[in-house]
Amino acid sequence: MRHREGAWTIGRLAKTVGVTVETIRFYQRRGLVREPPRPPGGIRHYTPEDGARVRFIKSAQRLGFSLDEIRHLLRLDEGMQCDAAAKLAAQHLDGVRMRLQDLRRIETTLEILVEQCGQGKEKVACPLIMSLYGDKNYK
Amino acid sequence: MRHREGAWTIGRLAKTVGVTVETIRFYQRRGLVREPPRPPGGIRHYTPEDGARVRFIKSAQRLGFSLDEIRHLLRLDEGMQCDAAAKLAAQHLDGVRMRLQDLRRIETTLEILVEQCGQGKEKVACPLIMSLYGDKNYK
DNA sequence: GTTGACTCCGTACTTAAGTACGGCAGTAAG
DNA sequence: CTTACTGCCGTACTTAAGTACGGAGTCAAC
Repeated sequence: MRHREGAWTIGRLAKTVGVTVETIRFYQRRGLVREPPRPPGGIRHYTPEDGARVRFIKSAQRLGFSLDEIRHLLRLDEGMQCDAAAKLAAQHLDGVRMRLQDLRRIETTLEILVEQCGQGKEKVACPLIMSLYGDKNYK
Repeated sequence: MRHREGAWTIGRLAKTVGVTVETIRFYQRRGLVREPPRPPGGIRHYTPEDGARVRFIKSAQRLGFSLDEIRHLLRLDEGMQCDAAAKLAAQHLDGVRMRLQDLRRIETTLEILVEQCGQGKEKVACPLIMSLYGDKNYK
């Protein structure tokens, strides 16, 4: 290995952080990961900092942030703006809570319907299907 | 209005159930809504049953079913297979519960991070950002 | 009997977050 | 020096659930 330590190819970077090369390139097109300068007639070299950045993206994704939100967070990081980052996270949290409410409503409804169906008085129209038709004289 | 009651144009159907004409056509291409026969040199006519079907689709969507799942449910409806429908709903419910778990985990993490950021000891690196970098000596 | 609205049909575009492909260039090993 | 990977770059495809567009045919009203 002739290269200096801490200088990776894109393939090495991808493998190190556990994504594919194509994903790195995609993040670059999205402006989330820099494109290191390409030496004339050579290939680009990446550093562990690039790896940290990709890992940051992946962590934020596990918290449900979109790539657009993550780009925003990364810009804030560069400026060390904790308040703004917290505000963004709080907004995202609001969205999460709304999705939670939706899912809880759905969970409750489905629980009831599945249970009603399980009561197995066949011969009667399926409660689930009836409910989806709007219940009352549905056809 | 020369047409028999209960015979609608696609536009009337769409307006009645609160979707666009394009959405109806899309459901037809997906096999969720029938295409009534087209009389030679005329236009297709729809019935209130078609309306009920579209409303069924929309209700199921509110419960988070995908169009593929809904097509499945509609096939079961035709055969009056309550058990199978309930099984499908139960599987869907499992998925909903998994998404709920994910979202609850995310909610908790974000709550903690937002609160830590709010403690406002500036001068220290942002807890949110640090956490996304994986916390320990991140650069 | 001609407007103007509506239908029909096919095709293409949208968003999100990638994945896949293909040709050409650079690099590593023998 | 040649072989076999990689890297580079542009383009196109993927899924889900639609939305948009454009031209030609129909229908209803004046």
